[in-house]
Amino acid sequence: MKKKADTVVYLYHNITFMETSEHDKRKCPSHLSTSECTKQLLPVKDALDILSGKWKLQIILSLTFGKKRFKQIQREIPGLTPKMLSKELKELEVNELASRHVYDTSPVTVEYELTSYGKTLRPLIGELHKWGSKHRKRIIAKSGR
Amino acid sequence: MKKKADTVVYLYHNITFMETSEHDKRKCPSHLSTSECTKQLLPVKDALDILSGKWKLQIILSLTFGKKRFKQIQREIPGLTPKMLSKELKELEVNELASRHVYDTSPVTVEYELTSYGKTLRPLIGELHKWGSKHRKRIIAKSGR
DNA sequence: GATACTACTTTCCTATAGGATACCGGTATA
DNA sequence: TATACCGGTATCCTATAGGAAAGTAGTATC
Repeated sequence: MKKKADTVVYLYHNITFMETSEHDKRKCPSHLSTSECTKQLLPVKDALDILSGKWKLQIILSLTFGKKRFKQIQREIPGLTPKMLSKELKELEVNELASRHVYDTSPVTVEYELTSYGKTLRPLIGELHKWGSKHRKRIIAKSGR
Repeated sequence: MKKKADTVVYLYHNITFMETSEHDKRKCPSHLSTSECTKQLLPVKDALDILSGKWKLQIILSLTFGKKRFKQIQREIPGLTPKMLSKELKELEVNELASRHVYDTSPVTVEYELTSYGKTLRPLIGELHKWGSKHRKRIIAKSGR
């Protein structure tokens, strides 16, 4: 029952929020409360949370080019402190976007790697890049030089 | 010269960062400095900035359903203070995502509307929603209902 | 024994985002 | 005259993000 309702809202959302038709002008329909409409934003916010923050994208980008060790990532990203790197890597791990491998060499070696799930972020980052590039051009053309 | 270099990096980025091939494992190539690689993240960050923040998505969603007046938006979004609404609407205006129309009725009427440019955000929000939904299911399934 | 490297953690501090509350000028309504 | 609505501002406060600097445990090198 609950599950079905969710699905309906989901589909509704996909239809109304994504299409460019004349549906644009209609109100949030009465059979959906404001909170139910807003609830549909939760997944969007989740995705944004994963990517926002000062260092997350750079770390993900760094791991895109292959396995990396802690210090290696830190060296690649100027200004990144070990505290922040540690925090962000933990978040990536919790979300299963990156994995951590410890090897008992001496001194110890720790490697971080994007998981295959982490790689599913690519189309999304691609879309962000696409829209962001257009927006950059637009804003720079307007207020720049 | 500058423009051409940008384009090259852009294409490179599209190829390397977006594909799922064996290119994954290679390093950030030597002909591109780290900073040049990182520079490619600027558009992505721009896009994230547009959408992140506590209220932006809800305001955009609200305007998706048609023109709205200031108080009307505020009433639709519980907890949103006039200060924050005012600030966010200004940002949307500056970025040309929303437009502001003043009518000299009495009392004065002010309407906000998504611009057609603002509507170009939809595919992007759609992608965020898509990835975010999958991620929600994954995380909820893992860490308990 | 001193120094250095790896992979972090801890503590303290600042800057920014956002919230609570009050207020403003203008108009209408009772 | 009092109250209420509109579309906001202004002021003050708190909470969180993030930075600087030092420290830690273990191992290796000089």
